[in-house]
Amino acid sequence: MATGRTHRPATRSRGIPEATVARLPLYLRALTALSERSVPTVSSEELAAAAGVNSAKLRKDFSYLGSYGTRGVGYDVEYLVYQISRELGLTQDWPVVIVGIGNLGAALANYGGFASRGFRVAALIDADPAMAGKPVAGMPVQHTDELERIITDNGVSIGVIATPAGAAQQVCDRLVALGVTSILNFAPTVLSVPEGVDVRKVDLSIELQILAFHEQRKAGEETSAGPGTAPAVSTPATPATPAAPAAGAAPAAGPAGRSGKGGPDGDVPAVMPA
Amino acid sequence: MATGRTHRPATRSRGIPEATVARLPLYLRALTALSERSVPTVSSEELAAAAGVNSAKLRKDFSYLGSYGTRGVGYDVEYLVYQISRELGLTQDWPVVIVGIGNLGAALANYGGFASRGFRVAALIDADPAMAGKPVAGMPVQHTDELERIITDNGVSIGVIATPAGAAQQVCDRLVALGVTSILNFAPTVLSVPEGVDVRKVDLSIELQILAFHEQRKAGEETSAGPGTAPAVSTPATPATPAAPAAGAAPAAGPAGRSGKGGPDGDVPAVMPA
DNA sequence: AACTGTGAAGATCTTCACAGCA
DNA sequence: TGCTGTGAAGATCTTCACAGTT
Repeated sequence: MATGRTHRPATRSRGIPEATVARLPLYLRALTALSERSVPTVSSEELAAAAGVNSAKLRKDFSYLGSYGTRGVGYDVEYLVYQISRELGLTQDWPVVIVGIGNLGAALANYGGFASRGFRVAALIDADPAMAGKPVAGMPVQHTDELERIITDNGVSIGVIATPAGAAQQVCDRLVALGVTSILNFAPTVLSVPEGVDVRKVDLSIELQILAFHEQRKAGEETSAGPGTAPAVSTPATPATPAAPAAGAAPAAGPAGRSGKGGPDGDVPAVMPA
Repeated sequence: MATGRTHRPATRSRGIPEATVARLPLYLRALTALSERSVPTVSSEELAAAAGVNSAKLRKDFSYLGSYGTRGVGYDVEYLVYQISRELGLTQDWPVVIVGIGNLGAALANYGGFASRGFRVAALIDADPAMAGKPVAGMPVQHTDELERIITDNGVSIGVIATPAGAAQQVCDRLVALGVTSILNFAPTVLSVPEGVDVRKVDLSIELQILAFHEQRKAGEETSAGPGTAPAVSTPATPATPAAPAAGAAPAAGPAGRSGKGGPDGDVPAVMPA
């Protein structure tokens, strides 16, 4: 789950569980697709299948919003689209700034799913003066110096950070100081923010690591059941119950082949021109 | 949480809870940073702060891996880095293919966090013949026709889909047919895969929608406590308990200003050149 | 004294299964 | 009959608080 809030832990706004909120956009997408095909109603079963969840969960989720279905029939597609949009706050306009216009920032700027959901990209910001004025997704990139004016003029409350890790906290601090209270962070860092500011993060590499974990399992199971294409899992000296993890206990071999490749980049996505 | 598995629901491989697995990469990153600063040991408190979680949770998480700490002292950084890497399967090499080399695909290809974590980008694939041969992140983009050869030759078991929504399922099916068993999906679609294949998804717009939900709440609370900069929340005819959601019950006004802007793109990220 | 490891309590989330309504 | 809405049971996750270890 490339995902996580930072403050406001158990608050559970207005009684809708977090887990439910996280699924509403899923339902909304599925419903929008149905709406475009002019389907008038759906059953919980059908909609659940389209959204990739199970139907009991979906019904329970909807029950937190109110009784918007009709027994024996299902849900009115248009009506539900509206109710969920409203619940998510998508019936209003959300100006957003994207800071850090590398490949990722550009991808975000071009992402069609934003405009169609009530999000309006108010500005693209980059610290590199050479980027200033360049058109990305049909709008000129602006320099960081413009940040204050842009945020104030547009009433921006949501910021997207797509800078390298090193710049993220600094950008975050500036955004917060200018009144931004929700941040979507793509940089691989933990941002610290004051109470009342929400941070969600999307981490490209974390998702892959979680996949690797499960993939490794599969390979293991497979091996114990029959060879197949199991990758060569080299298992160096693994103390089952290391009594004393003395300093330097890590095998000299260390994590296989780590140091190579990308220079001392470490965690920073080479996504933006500094 | 831009995140979700598809099959294998309650299996919980080898007893490590999913929630814990999802945090291991976080700890690993924090530990790597400490390691680079040559910090020899950390307490659960310090590490938890660096990873953005609470310390009891961290200790509990580590307890599933084994007793790798030293009471009264803390955890040996190098040792933990190794143990977590091993647990996540990062001590082996994971060749990965990225399909769909638009802005997003390019961003992923350039992402430094992969190479440094045992992931090796084996190939960049795009369906557009015009892309073939173009260098991205120092390697030539290859045409979809090469997929079979590439996957077989490299023993790829993890695929990344960064295509438009419309192409995603088809690409997914091909990957699965060629033996890929883990998929990281950036396209805004629900992929259906056979048993035994893991799918995780990252959805850029879902995260924003979740933020909007909370932002809306804040604005609401704020208004009831004192005006401030609350955005104009227009609340059109909202039946508190709609007795009969008859077809067409959706307000004529509908979700405010949806249709405009991006043409009939709908959900598709304008990220790839078809 | 300092800090880990972990039972147990509590919170949240999921799933079941069926009452109730159209 | 068909499908929603929901109590209740079950599963999972988080947090507390303290025993155990160095």
